[in-house]
Amino acid sequence: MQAWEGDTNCLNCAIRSTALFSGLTAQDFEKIHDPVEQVTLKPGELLYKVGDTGHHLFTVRSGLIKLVQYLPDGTQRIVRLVKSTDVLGLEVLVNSQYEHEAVVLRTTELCRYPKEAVIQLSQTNPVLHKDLMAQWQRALTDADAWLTKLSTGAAKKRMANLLIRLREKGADECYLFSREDMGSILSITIETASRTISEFKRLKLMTEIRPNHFYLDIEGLEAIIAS
Amino acid sequence: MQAWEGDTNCLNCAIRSTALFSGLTAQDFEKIHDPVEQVTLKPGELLYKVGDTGHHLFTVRSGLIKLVQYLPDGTQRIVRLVKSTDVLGLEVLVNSQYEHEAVVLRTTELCRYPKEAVIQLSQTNPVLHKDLMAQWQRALTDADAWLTKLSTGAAKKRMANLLIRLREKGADECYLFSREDMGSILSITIETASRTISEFKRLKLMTEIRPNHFYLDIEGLEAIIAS
DNA sequence: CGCGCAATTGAGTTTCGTCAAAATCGGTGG
DNA sequence: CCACCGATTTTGACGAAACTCAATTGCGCG
Repeated sequence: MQAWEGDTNCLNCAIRSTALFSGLTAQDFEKIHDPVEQVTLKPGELLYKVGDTGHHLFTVRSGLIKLVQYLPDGTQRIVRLVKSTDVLGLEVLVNSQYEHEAVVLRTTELCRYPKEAVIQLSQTNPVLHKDLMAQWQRALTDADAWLTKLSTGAAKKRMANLLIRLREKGADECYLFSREDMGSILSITIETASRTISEFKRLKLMTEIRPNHFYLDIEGLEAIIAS
Repeated sequence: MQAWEGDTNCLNCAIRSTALFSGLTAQDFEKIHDPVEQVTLKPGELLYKVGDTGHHLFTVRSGLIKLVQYLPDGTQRIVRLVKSTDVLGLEVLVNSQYEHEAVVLRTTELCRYPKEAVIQLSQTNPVLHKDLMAQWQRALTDADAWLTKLSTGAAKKRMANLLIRLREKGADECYLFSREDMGSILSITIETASRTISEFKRLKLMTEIRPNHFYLDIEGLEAIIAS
């Protein structure tokens, strides 16, 4: 697929304190024979798809990835967005097959861990063991929020919730992606997504600073959500 | 709250092979000082609510429990149904607070495990460790299915998916619960829920055998879903 | 400049929510 | 046993929201 760089230096990783494996010692890393590798993927690239046999899980160093599932009638649904410090592909620890299609939305840097090493180490290293549970719970909490905030109520409320969720941390700004993706996150059509965005712009709930980059009126959006 | 019976005999538990803790040895059980207890709850009873500090997780021996979350505007949403052999309250292993309101839908038998014991044992017993991961993944897979099948598409499709999901294993029959609960599972109003059920009855997609007990035309329902 | 794709906008239809009224069910007490 | 009550469910009528189909605009790129 892509060029995976071997011999990654995990001990000196910049995001190590927040990443999975933060609790590993130098000795632990020595036990991993199959090395941790690193890769950068560009928008549109496919990391894995439903049913692929997976021997790896991943942590996201930077970027954004969508997890997609397909319905019997063919429509696709985005069930989660995976961003920096999130973990991807936990399911292979249990089932050995991926349950989603993972597609890159924004240029993404990933670290790839061999599944077997994670299983081994998680049994001897209590910190990793705890981290793993925390990551699993994080995904689950996220899934619940997805359901309550992005899949319930009027389209406007859902869109407002999505915008707030996409806000860059610190600033009241966000980048958007395609109407199609927004639709498949909120379970609405492209047209409704577009109309809702247009209306929000008209109401000054969001203002385009640069192409595809918006300032958000958080208070206004929250008023919509609470209404 | 209710009468928790102590000194439960886990080693001879009838559902032990499918339950969490199936991999525990007699010695493991001896390490649990705080004993495993058992309780039966009746419909409407509350097991825990959002934000409660939790020192226990639970396995369901029989029955049905709904996990509810509330939206900013006050409406409630059922995010999962927990049934026999499922685990409840995994989140306290990570966060020490429950993230849902757990309400009994049908008379339910539960086993209650002290959180600390589970954490300890999961670090020494690889089978429990694996079981825990499997349970977490199970909840996550369920959450994804909830999103794609019960929260996407037309009300009829969602209802058809719900009916099929409620089917008793083996038979093409199911019990229903209140229209209000169905609405808050599918994110539709009670009226729409009622109308959809009425229409399904008219189309013979479901037939009432006994009060609140229906035979399902699975093929017909699946045709609706795929349409 | 013009091509292709995505986004927007419009018009008409369907679905779903809202409000209100009627029907049904279960339990209680006469 | 039956009448009555409250709660739930069902049904109807109407309006609002969202979907569909179609046309137009806007934008990036060769």
